[in-house]
This record gives sequence, structure tokens and C-alpha cells, in this order.
Amino acid sequence: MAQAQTLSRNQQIVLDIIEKAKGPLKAYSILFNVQKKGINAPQQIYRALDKLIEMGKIHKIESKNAFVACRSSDCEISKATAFSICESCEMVDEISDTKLSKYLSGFNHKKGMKFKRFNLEFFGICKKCKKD
Amino acid sequence: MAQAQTLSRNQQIVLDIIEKAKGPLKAYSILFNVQKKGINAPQQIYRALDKLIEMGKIHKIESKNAFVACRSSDCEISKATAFSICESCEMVDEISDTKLSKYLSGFNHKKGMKFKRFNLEFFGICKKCKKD
DNA sequence: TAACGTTTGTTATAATATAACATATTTGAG
DNA sequence: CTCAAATATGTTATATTATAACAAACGTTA
Repeated sequence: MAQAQTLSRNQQIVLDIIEKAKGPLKAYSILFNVQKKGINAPQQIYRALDKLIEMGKIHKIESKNAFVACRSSDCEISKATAFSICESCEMVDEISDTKLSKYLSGFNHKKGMKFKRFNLEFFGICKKCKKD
Repeated sequence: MAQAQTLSRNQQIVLDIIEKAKGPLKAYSILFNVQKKGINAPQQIYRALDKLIEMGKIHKIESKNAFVACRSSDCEISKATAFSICESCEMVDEISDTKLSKYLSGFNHKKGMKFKRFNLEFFGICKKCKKD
């Protein structure tokens, strides 16, 4: 096991908010939520987000410019991410499917480029929204 | 075959620039490049981009907020996109691999959500950059 | 304890994207 | 044809997302 990651104050505050959230959070919405804790500037949020991403604690949903907590414990350093995104309610689910992950990690581009990392985003309408 | 898409003036101008480019273009860089043609405002660019994306003529590279021309002729309406991105030179290549596309289009989430669309971005260092 | 790396705080500004409204142009049904 | 609807344009303003740059504090650890 790698050495335990100790989070700094701001990193912990930001991570807490993201973990408590039911869906992806935007940087400025995080900011508004932590102003009572003395964090006043976007930089402070973005710096914490950057570190948390590096550590694999959170992921960025690129199509939404939003951030979610990593739920897959084995996702050490987020080189292989896949998400399921509802286009109606904006819900995001991290997909941890070994087969999928292996398939994509082993995928090789015809043109010979070796991949270090991928990000996959699926879109659709979730069960809950279909009922409504 | 669906009816031929006729592009409006601005759409054509924007598409031309993107097609001529060697790599992904950002919206504001497109804007600066077309000011001589009488396009002055971001809105005009973003509106054209939106339509071109709808038509499947271009794709957005979400991780870069940039736009590339669609090279795969059979990519009617861009429900299944995959890209190879060099982290060094920023080169982007559209991947058209039938197997990959079928595999992902047929992928079903355990939680029962039916996907309509996906976007996959691979990252690495391209051959050319490896040499340098 | 001094030197180094990391984190913090802060102000300012850059880069990306949309709102809202007025007008013009194209298209298609009657 | 011709009017109505849909689409596209032009324009000003503003919202949203993200980074630059600099100074100070904190925490290792040699």
C-alpha cells in the first residue's frame, strides 16, 4: 500500500463537500458552500481540486465541468475512468466494470500511440427519469 | 440518405476554419480568425459550433474545450465518439474502430440505464513526440 | 535551525460560454 | 404567390469557469 495520503485543511474541506453531495458539484458552487469556513477565493478551491484529482480522490466530469467523489476504492490514481450521466437529472454514476476497464486499457490505436489514460462518458436517461 | 445539409454562411465559415486546422481549435481562436469576415461576437461562433455539432460535422473535445472536424464519413450524428489525444503536442485523432464502437454501443450499465451516446478520450504521448 | 517544499491567502484578470433582444432571411403550407 | 413560422444573424451585456502572480505561513527533515 502506498503511504497514506494526508489531506491539508482546504483539501479536506473540499473533499467533504464533494463526498456529501448527491451529484457532481461545480467549483463555484463548492466555493459558495465553504465561504463560512473562511475560504474566499476560487484559487483555493481549484488548488484543492487539482490535488484531490491527482490523488484519485475525486474525478472531473469533463462534459459538465463538475466534480464527483471517487467511489471505486481500487481506483488508485484514476487512469481509467468511466461515467454514466443522465441527461435529464444530471445524475452521474461512476462505472466500475472490470471487463470494460480491461478492454479499454488494452485498446491499442492503429497509429501506434500507447495510451496512459482514458476517460469515458456515457449519456442517457436514467431509470428514475424515465418513469416521470 | 438523409437530406443534404445546407450550411448557412456563418456555419460554413466556421466549418472551413476547423477543417483547415491541423488540430483542435478553441472558440475564441476561431473568432479571432474570422473577424476579417465580419464575424465579431462569440455568440456567432458558438451558435455555428452548436449547429455543426448537431449535424455531426464537428466534435467537441471536452477535456480541451476545443473543436475538431469529423473525419469519419459514416459518423452521421456523432452518438459514438472516440479520440486519441497527445498530452505533449495536443494533437487529436478521431478513432474510428468498428469493434470499439460496437463494444461500447452495446455496453449496458448494471443499473439498467440505456445509453444513447458516449464520448471516449484516450491520452498518451504520440509517436512523433516520443522521438523528440 | 536553516533550507526546502507545500499550502495558504489575496487581488487581479484571462478564458469560456450564455442571456436577451432586435432584425433579417429562408422555407413551406395554403 | 404570400404570409406565417422557423431559422439565422447582429449586437450588447453578462455569467461562468479557470489561471496568473506574489507574499506569507507552515512542516518537514537534514
